Amino acid sequence: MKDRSALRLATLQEALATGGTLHLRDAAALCGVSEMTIRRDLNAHPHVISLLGGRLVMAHTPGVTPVYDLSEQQASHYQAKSRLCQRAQRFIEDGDTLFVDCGSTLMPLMNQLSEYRELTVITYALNVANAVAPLPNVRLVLLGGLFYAASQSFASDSMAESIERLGINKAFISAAGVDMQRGVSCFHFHEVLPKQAAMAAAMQRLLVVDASKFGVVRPAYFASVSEFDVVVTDEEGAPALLRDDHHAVPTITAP
Amino acid sequence: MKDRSALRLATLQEALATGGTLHLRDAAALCGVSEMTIRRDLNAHPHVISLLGGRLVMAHTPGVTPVYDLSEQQASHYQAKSRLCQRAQRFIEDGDTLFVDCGSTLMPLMNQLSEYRELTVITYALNVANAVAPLPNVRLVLLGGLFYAASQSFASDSMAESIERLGINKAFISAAGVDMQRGVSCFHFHEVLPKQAAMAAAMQRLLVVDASKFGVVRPAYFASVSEFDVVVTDEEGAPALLRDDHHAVPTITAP
DNA sequence: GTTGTGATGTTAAAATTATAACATTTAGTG
DNA sequence: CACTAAATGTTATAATTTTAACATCACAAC
Repeated sequence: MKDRSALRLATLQEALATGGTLHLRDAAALCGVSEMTIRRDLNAHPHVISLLGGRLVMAHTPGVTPVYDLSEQQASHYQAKSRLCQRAQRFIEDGDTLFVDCGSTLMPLMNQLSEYRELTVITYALNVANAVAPLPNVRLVLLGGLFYAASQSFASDSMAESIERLGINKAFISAAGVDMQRGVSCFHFHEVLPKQAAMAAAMQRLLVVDASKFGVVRPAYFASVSEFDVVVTDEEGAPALLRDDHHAVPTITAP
Repeated sequence: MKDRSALRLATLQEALATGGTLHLRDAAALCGVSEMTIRRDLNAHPHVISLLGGRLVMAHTPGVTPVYDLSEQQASHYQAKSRLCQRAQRFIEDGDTLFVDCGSTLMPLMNQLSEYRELTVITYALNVANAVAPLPNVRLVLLGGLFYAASQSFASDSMAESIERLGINKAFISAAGVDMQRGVSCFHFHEVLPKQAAMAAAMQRLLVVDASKFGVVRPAYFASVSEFDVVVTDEEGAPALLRDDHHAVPTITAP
């Protein structure tokens, strides 16, 4: 009778497919068996679903019990981006209407928006939308279109036009490359028009990039550095890279 | 000293960036404070990191789906909806362009789309988009706008117009109420125009509802039963409820 | 039918986690 | 330096989850 167990596992996997959690008692009800049976099922297949404090969650890495691993943490640049976003956050005021660019750079910023009383976030990125959607204090406007998985963002012919009609207070733009001569660039061409439209529509333009992006050139240029009102970056040396003889862009680096 | 709290949050986020979990006591040690302080930190920012049975987990996997607790109403009807969707799936053919309505009814259907070679999914629902976004074989078009948390969907003035321009093969529509006399209804008025536009643009219209919706009336009517080409439902008695003297709507109930 | 075996259910005790109340420390201010 | 308020720590208690042991049920083989 191991069919039954497998069937229940499949049911639960499906229920958890959206990435949520499921209470053990609900899982038992869902499968029409006792909680103990669910426990035994999960114990037999620890790599599929894990049980944390009475709630079922999808096991992220097959074959590995979810445990904190210190070596893995170095691999991610999350802390650098998190610091960067703490600086960028200073520019956000209650009531603002923010345009938020796609990419992972600005994600930590989204996690800090619950502190405000009321905000509006406009974006064309799915990950940004997901981060903001649960927040009751944030009005979310997602610009839709065809989905591009590589950048987790949408593109459509009419997007630039839609953005122009919006009242944007501050535009938070990220980039994959920043070069004083060549300009600011990203990987995907479909991001160019939305970025440009947002910059045109916004009252304040902020470029948020970590220092590793300086001197780097990527396929799609979308602006020159001087078009930004503020550059938020993370290292002391970076401002020097930004300076040229013609323009002075206010740059924020201090913690 | 709310800086400290933010700093700890960032540290913990970094530790969890790889998607693992962290025991509360390790988190406390990592930050050099007591467990109680970590608890308070997390309580203040419930959307960043959640505490499940004494372990910290990222509230949402980076770039993927938000935490979505379907414990209450959703779990109870999930099995019914899953069966329902197995029937609805018969109407999907490789290469189809599908319009997928918002709500939880059609979610199980989304989890079965990986079987096909190539599909296009058009939707205005965030949960549908999230379910489909990871699938490499599905082209996703999300119709954006202002986000409504209650239905996890977007609304905009131009959405109906956008839908009309799309080539939709089959429209999968869900509803909160189906009444032979009064018609088919949903909770939220902003869903009416997208549903109607999709039905107008589609070559085939499928109404997918579990039997509990029959005889129920909700605030926003959007169609009459006879406008659908197929009704997919889950109980034997349901077809009788659908029948009247003037129209015969093909109804699918068999497993 | 009986019987055996594996799966499932139930119960009580042990371990763990959550909460609340109060004590203590720390940082900022006059 | 003293004072205040906020942040943090400590403790006891309540609630929940986990484990283990045993009871019961379902189904197949005889």
